Amino acid sequence: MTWRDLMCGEVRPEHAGKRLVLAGWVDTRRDHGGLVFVDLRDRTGICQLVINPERAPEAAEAAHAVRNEFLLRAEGDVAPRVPEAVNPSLPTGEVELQVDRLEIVSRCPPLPFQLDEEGVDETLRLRYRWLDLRRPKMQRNIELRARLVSTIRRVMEGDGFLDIQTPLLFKPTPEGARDFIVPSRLQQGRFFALPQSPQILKQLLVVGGFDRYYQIAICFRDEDLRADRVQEITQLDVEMAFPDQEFLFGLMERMCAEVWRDCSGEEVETPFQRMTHAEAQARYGSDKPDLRFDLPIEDATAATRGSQFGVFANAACVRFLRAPKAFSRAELERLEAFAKEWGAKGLAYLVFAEDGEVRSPIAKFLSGEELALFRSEPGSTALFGADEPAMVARVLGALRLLLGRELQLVDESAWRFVWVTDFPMFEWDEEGGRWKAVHHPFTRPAPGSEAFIGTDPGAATALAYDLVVNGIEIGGGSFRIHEPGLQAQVFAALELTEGEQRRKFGFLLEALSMGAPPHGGIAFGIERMLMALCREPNLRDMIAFPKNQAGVDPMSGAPSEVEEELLEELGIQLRTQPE
RNA sequence: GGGGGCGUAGCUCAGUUGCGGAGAGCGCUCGCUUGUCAGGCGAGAGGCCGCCGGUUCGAGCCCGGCCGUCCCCGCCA
Repeated sequence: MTWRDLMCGEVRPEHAGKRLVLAGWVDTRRDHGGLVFVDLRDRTGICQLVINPERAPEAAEAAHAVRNEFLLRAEGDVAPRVPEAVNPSLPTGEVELQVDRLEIVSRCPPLPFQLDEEGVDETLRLRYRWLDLRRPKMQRNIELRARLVSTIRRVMEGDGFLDIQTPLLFKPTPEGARDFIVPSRLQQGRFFALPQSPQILKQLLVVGGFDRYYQIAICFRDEDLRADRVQEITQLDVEMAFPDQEFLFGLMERMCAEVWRDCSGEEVETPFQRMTHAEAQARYGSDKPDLRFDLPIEDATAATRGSQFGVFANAACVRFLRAPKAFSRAELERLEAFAKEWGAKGLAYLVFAEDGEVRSPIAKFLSGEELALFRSEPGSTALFGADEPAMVARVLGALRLLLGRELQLVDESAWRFVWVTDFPMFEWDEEGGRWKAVHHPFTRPAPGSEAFIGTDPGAATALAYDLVVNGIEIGGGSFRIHEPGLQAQVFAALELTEGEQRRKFGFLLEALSMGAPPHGGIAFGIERMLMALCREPNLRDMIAFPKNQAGVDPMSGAPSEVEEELLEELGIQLRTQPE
């Protein structure tokens, strides 16, 4: 006995007259009392079964008992449908299976939610993920994920990159995200950490002579979650010796182009646009600019130095957006409230009404030259940010995205890739009162920036880059430091004492001292790429079994308590009892 | 750690200013139906209105707390 000869979605007119066995889930049943129609579904699609009591009385009997999501095995003859009965919305719509034998393989109770309904509560979907995964959208996402990984492997291996696995039980990472830790039974009181990325290990692989490495690596970061952030992610991790930025960018562009072609059928243009981090911040208020719409931030700092409007004259930086709409008072109040949520003190504006009138409480303070600079076409509004440059970028960047969305400026069919380059090496950490690495502590300073490391860390630029598509950061990387002396300088700027350096990174510094080649690489978030490809805002839908925002798996209930004996073996005593 | 939204039938939701009993669509159950594909027609079952407390003669609705969940800020080299 065969379970099936063909997949449900594969039945075509050319099979007419053939005897076939199909197996699948009941998508819908239409019971006419006599004739029964069943849409049989599997991963590939749907095929209509016709059960006629005159042809197969036993099958008809069984068909009346069939319910949604029963698993059936049906044996019969493929027949062309009469012209009136053809369903053009199905690829299999010209044929149907005239059933002789119908077997109920597995039964199913009424479902906790309807598989054909959108907007079902996510907890419920995750609780019954095995049902949720049957939905066409999830089938597509998971298939797309497999195809994407397959394409990546093909491209990387085509260029001589070697797939090498690195351990999941490793060492805590100072700096960076919070680590997930794993207690060691054999070394009581000590802990492994799950890797936030294989960063150090991939550098050591290159030092070890594997000059082109890649891995589809699982990475763990114990931080709070978001729609586009989970604790357990998958990365394409890449590292190479003797890196050349043009080669690396070219390779990654080719990888993306192949992935997009294989996964969406669309051609993306290469090479990708490039933009410095400084320009991204100034013109788009973001390090991951969404270039699917224009609306750049314009600078007015120089023009407002002598302004009669004190807020402008005294601000370190004045910039503005020209929104293509003359906003009403109420709308401006809402925009101001939005700006304040992002840290602005207020939101100055000039409304250029359709009738040519300028409406603004600040217009009377502005000089002719200032007004001339801000002047925009009738039916628009200039919206100002005046503050420290970082705050202006933050506020206007957020406002730009809001306007892009609400005024429907976004070209929803576009793929706008952009490399963001020349990131700063360090940023000041207010909380910790010290400098922090923007990328990571192994990032190479740009030529000429080495001198700033000890003297003016904020001025040092890094050989670090991100790849952004449609405002989503999908990848990022850098060239690394291969000189132990330079690495020690960077650690010193991060205020790691020599003792800490030795204890935490001694093995890396030692490796760098033993003939380390120049090296560099990049990592891509697999789920982020899929999110972009699917144009879906929820990263969890790119994962077969994700956890919810609280880090809980509603299906299995993980994380769960462990037996007291296990804790004892590990030498662990709980300070807090689970609720 | 903080802010916001949501929580009413299995699912998605509606429930005006607090007093007439808690409703719709889908799903489910039963019956009828031989060309449907959102099948049709008829009948029916199904509710600690998230939980606890308060205000009130009276709470699904007002107030407070808690829980769950989603979104955002912080955080995420």
